[in-house]
Amino acid sequence: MKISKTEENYLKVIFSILEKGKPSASTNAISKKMQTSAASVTDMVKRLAKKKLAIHESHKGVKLTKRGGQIATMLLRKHRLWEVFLVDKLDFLWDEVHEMAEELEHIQSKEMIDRLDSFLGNPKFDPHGDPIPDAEGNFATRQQTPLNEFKVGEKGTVVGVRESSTPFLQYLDQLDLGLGSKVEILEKFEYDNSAKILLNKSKEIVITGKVCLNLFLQK
Amino acid sequence: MKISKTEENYLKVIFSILEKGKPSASTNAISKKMQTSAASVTDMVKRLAKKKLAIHESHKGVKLTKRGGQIATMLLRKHRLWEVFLVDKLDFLWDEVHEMAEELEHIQSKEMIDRLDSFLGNPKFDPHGDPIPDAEGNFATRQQTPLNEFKVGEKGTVVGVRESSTPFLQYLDQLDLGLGSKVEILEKFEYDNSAKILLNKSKEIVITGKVCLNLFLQK
DNA sequence: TTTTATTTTTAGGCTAATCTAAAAATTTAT
DNA sequence: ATAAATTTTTAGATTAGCCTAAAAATAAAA
Ligand SMILES: [Mn+2]
Ligand SMILES: [Mn+2]
Ligand SMILES: [Mn+2]
Ligand SMILES: [Mn+2]
Repeated sequence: MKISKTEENYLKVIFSILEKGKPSASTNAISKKMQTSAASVTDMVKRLAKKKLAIHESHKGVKLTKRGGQIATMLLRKHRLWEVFLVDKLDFLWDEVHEMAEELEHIQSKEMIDRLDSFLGNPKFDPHGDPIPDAEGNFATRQQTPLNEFKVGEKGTVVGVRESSTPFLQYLDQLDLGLGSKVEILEKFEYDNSAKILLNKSKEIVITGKVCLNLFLQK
Repeated sequence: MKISKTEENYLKVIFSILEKGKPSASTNAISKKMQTSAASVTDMVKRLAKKKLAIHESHKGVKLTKRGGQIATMLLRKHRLWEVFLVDKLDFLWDEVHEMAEELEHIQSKEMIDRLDSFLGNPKFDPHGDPIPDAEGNFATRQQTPLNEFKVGEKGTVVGVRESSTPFLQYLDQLDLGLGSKVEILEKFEYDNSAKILLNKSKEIVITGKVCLNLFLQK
């Protein structure tokens, strides 16, 4: 039984919703992420259920079966490895690779992706700091804290971004802020959650609360 | 106006038929290569014509417009560059890469393919000896002769294969015969077009007329 | 606890890409 | 030149994936 590209994209979206701790993914949440109507989602969710990739209880959202979760995980593996390839080997910037990886992830060949993995030196994280599952589906873990939870005086290194939309990444580029940047909290402004930070021991900048929320650091 | 993967595959097939000198591609020839019914071909050919990618005269076959030909050429460029990547970087064998390239060729990004090209060192030929069009669509040319046209005593180097089906390529692997192999014709047997050759100045083998027809050599 | 708002599902339709069977056109053979 | 064979097109259906509008179910508010 083969899985279409569309079905794969749905599996990934459902997986990403469940990953955030939700007990099940709602029709509306899926339709928002997939940019399709709620009716189309109901349609597709039924098809995924029929293929034993998802479990659907009417009006109660959808979960993934073990197999559905495995497929989603392998899609993330492929997506992230291709992103590493595009950045490390073809010199793309981290904000340019998402769309291409969105297509490349659907190429079917376990052997190819395992070889790509070793060609790239078995990276554990993608260009946005997201963990790359290994061939068995195990994610690397790492202790990381969103910048907004840091206190004044604390220091850390940027290791990931919560959101990797092009505008956000380009804004970070503008600030000269990326994975590996050293950050020290100089001041925190409670009334709007913005903060003044010392970047790479050299530049003082002010960043908004939204940016603080979207940056993951290692202490 | 965007072109579907299916439309792209049809364009490639039509291009490959026209490339062999035919003035137009017949419905049957296309249906054979596409593994679809003749009725489906008629359908698709009309759609390609409506999109100005092909010219269709009822019962008289189909040709490609300039734009149709350009798209087919870029597909060959992508297909062949990915094949080089798979063989040179991921260490696949020449008989293992076709199916993967068949999918990879549909990834849309001019920038990506141009960068891949330079990452690979701007190769002029793919792992089967087929020429790789450059970014402007120009094919490298090379004087090459099918082995069956060689006379006894003549020598040459294998530079390409007419057909790159897995069984044929694996058979060549078995014979220790690949791109770069040195060949000298020792005897030709007219009655079945087979020949005895000296391979790499060391091994005498007999090959059938079919094999002779499918090997291209440079004198 | 009704009423109202929101979410989800159903009903009915559309397009791309495919199929089989039958009709029409063209080519080949007699 | 007519008949037979082959090729191509048309007709009519099917499936995946999508849509809008309406109905049904659930959640929130009064
Ligand atoms: Mn995708
Ligand atoms: Mn990523
Ligand atoms: Mn293809
Ligand atoms: Mn090739």
